[in-house]
Amino acid sequence: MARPKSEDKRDALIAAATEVIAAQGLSAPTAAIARGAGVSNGSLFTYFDTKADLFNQLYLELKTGMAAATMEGLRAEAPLREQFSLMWANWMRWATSNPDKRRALALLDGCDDITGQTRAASHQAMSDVAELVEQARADGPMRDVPMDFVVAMMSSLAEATMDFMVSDPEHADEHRGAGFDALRRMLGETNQRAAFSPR
Amino acid sequence: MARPKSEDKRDALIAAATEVIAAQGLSAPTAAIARGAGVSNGSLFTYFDTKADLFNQLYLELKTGMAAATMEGLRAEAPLREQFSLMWANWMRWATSNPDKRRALALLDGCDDITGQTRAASHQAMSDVAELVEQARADGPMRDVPMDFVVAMMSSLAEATMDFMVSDPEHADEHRGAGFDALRRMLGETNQRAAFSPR
Amino acid sequence: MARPKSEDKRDALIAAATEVIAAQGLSAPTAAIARGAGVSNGSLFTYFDTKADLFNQLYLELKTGMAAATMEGLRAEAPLREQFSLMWANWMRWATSNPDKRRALALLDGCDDITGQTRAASHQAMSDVAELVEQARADGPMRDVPMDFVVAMMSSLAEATMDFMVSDPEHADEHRGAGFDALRRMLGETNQRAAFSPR
Amino acid sequence: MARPKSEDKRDALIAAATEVIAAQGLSAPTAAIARGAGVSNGSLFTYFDTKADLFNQLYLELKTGMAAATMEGLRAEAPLREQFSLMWANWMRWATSNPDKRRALALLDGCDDITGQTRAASHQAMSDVAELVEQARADGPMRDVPMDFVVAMMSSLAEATMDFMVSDPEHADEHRGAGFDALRRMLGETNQRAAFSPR
DNA sequence: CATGAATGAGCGTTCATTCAT
DNA sequence: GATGAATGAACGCTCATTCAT
Repeated sequence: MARPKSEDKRDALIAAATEVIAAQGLSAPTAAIARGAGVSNGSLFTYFDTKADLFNQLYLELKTGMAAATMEGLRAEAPLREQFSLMWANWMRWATSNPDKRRALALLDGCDDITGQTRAASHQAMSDVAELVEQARADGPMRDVPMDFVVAMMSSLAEATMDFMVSDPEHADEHRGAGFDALRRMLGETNQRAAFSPR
Repeated sequence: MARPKSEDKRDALIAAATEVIAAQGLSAPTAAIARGAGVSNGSLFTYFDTKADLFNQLYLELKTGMAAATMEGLRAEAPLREQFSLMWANWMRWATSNPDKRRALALLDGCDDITGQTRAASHQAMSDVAELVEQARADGPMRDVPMDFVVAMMSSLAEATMDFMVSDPEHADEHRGAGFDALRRMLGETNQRAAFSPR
Repeated sequence: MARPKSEDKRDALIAAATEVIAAQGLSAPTAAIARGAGVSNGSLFTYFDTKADLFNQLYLELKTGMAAATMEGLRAEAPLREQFSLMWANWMRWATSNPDKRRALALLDGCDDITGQTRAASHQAMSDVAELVEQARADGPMRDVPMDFVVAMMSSLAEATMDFMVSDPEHADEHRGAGFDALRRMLGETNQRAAFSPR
Repeated sequence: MARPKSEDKRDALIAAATEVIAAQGLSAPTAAIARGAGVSNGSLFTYFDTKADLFNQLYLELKTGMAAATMEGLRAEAPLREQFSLMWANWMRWATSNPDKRRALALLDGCDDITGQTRAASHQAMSDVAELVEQARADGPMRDVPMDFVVAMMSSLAEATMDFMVSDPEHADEHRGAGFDALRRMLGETNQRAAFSPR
């Protein structure tokens, strides 16, 4: 059971779960997910012990995927400002390109089935992002605010920005920029200023 | 006119729904809500046509209550900065004093049963808050960002702040302050600075 | 309770029951019937102890009304053949003019709630009709068949005829005639022949 | 292919439905039917999508079975009169031997859940019977009456006859005969007479 | 007596999970 | 391991009937 026969089937189930949950909500029947994956309803339970188990694995996978997409292409040597900006762009792109994943993730986030353990692991997945934020707020006005709180605020601004980018795609770029500027202001513009006037 | 529909009973149902939903989620049985209100399961449906109807009415009531609590005691003549600060304090107090209402509201917000109409009405309920924000960002850096977006960002920061105040009550005051400062910075500190150095 | 206050209300309930049952079947809510009568749902039960009681009274009333309409204008002195023919015409007219009553009656007929007593009384209501048939079959081939059976057969032919008159109104007259002729043939044409060639 | 859907179980459900409906009417709980078939209530819905679906399939099956029983042992080469007489005997035997089926069929017939499609198919099932009637009325007095009407009349006489055979079993044979004679008279005795006096 | 809110048993259907094949 | 039939608890909602007003 540690390594079920077909990794493919597991992935198909995860993918189908994303779609179906995005479309029908968390109360979507497991049978619908199985069908979406081209698998019998019984088989779902050889890959996931429980619907809740599926939810937890899916949650973690989506969050990890999001984090990875967000950090994609970041070079540690690049100036902080550049890294930060790229991170935001990546994040927004992930959100707009993967509306199903985003919706499923949001639904799962507000769901009692998600274990503390899973939440902790998902937290872990965001550690690179957190580290970047850590640097960004380093000696700004939020220097004494708990990192988790800072990350939570940033995430919440990100979500709000995504919502507007999605609901008003004509001005998606402007919204992305407005969200980013708001974030920078919130964190304190020290690093930005530094970036602007190096010397 | 026979036994009239009792406002008390309706209120009891609304209150019970808040509690039960906070505790068990949106899939809580209507029978549990009725029991919580000390009423037969059938009676619930003389006050609400449908579970979804109950959800909509509850959502609106919670949101309206939240908005009212948030604006309580604000004097229009007072300096903007003072009003803004009091609003934030009110809001946070409502959230920490009414965790059930907050959780129920959050769950309902992500629920397909909530009508567009209901959402529109709930939007309306927040109009006073929005107006205050309108003034606060007036000639700051967000002056060209759509109001809805500004409000959404503020709300998202508020939610994040509430989460930390609740989960770490020892430092609730500091979190509240940190959230408020972050908000001010995001909106641009023009008005604050003005308030500080009137000279 | 023997004489409820308003005979009008009772009649309104009976009329509404006919309509509603014709439209929705026997499972129609009593509340719908009350509403149709412009009366509160509770009031229905001051006029009828029970839904089954309403059904019984309605059944009897419909059957009695049908029988009366069927015998309307028959002169006992008129030739049997003429009476018989008029009866048939009356019966068919009643059916085509009162489709709701007919449908309600049919539904009630196949319903377990109708008491043996009620059925006996309704039988009684048809006694005039039965008597006419009694004469018609007097010395024909059915002279030894139990009257009830003869009446039942006639009624069943009548129902079949009504069905076709209603479903194919363009040829209603022909269907009525065909049904009548079939009935006469079944009963034996002695009396008719006698009527035709008296001498 | 996993446990295949068992024909036995389906048949048990159909049989149980017949019994239960005959006993309790169409409002019989699906759970009662399932119990009668020795099956869980949920299982009923793997064999029938809906209570209405069960009703439709049952209706068709009963009607088809009745038609088959009615035509059983008829030899097309035999004289019409003999065929006709055997058909009637078969039909009456089916009715008296299967009172539950008959009652269930009657209830279903007056039920809105039965589709037009189902009715059409059930019509089809009676086509052999209809054909026989077609010949019987061929050049008699009903030669110009629509076949459906003729069949409907015959069926209605059959039902009346069955009622009396069942309710007065002591004279079942006489009733059967009386019904048959009535039918022959209705159709016109030409063919019979021809059969009697071939010369 | 009229009204309509209150009651609670009851029903059709769904669905996570199990297990025979 | 894969399949999908089997299971039965659970749920939203209805409705005949009662009873407070």
